[in-house]
Amino acid sequence: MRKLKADFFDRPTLEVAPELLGRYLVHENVDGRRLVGSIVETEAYTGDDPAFHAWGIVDAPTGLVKPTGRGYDLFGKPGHAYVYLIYGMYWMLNVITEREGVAGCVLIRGLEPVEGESVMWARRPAARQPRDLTSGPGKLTQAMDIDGRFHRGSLLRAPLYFAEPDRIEPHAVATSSRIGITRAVERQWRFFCEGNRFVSPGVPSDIAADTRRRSRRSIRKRPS
DNA sequence: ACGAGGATGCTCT
DNA sequence: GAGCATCCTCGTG
Repeated sequence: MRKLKADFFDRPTLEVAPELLGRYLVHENVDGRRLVGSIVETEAYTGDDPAFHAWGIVDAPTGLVKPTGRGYDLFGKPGHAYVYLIYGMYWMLNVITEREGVAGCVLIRGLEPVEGESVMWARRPAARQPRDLTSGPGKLTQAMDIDGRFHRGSLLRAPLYFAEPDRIEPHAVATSSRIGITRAVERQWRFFCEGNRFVSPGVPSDIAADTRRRSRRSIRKRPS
C-alpha cells in the first residue's frame, strides 16, 4: 500500500475527485492503531465556483488566488488539508488540488471501513449499523479522529494520508449535484461509487431545491 | 419510512 | 444577526 504523492493532487480538481474513489484514507493513531477507509464519495470545489468558500478571493476566469486574499494561502498546495468546522459541530476534511497558485479542493464525503472498525464504533456512539459509521463528511471525521488539528497539514505522510490499495475494488462512478449547497447547484460535481452502502444519504442540492418548490406550491394551493 | 426542529461556533455582513 | 459543504432525536404514519 503506497502513499499517494503530491503529483496525484497537482491536477485539475475534476480529475482528482472521481479518481480518489476506491483509494484509501489512512490515519495512523498515536496509540499505534490504524484507521483505514476506502473512499466512496467525494465532491469537487474550484476557484471558478460560487459554492466554494474561497469564492471572492479568487480571480474567477483563471481560478488563481488573488495575492491580496486573506488566509487561504494554502490553496495551490496540492496534498495539503483544508479542514473546517460546520454548524459549530462537525469537521469537514478537504484535500487541496491544483497547481501552485490555483484554488481547488476535494471534500471527502463517504468511506467504507477497511481497518479499525472497532475504534470507529467507539467513536460513533450514535451508530446503529455499519453504514452509520462513515456515510457522511461529518460522520467519517468523527470515526477517523480527524479535526482542526490537521488543518493546513500535509496529507502525503503519516499520521494522515491517502494510499493506493493493493487492488482497487471495481466500482461504477456515478455523479450528481453536490449536497447541502445553495449556489451552483446545476454543477454535477459529486462523485460516488454507485450502489455502495457507505455513500451518504443526503439529497443532491438540485433535487432538494425542486422538492422545496413543489411543497411550497402545494401549501399555497391548499384551500383555507 | 419519512419530516421537522434543534444543537452550536465560526465567518461574514 | 444570518447563514452554514451536518447529524441526531423525536414526532407521526
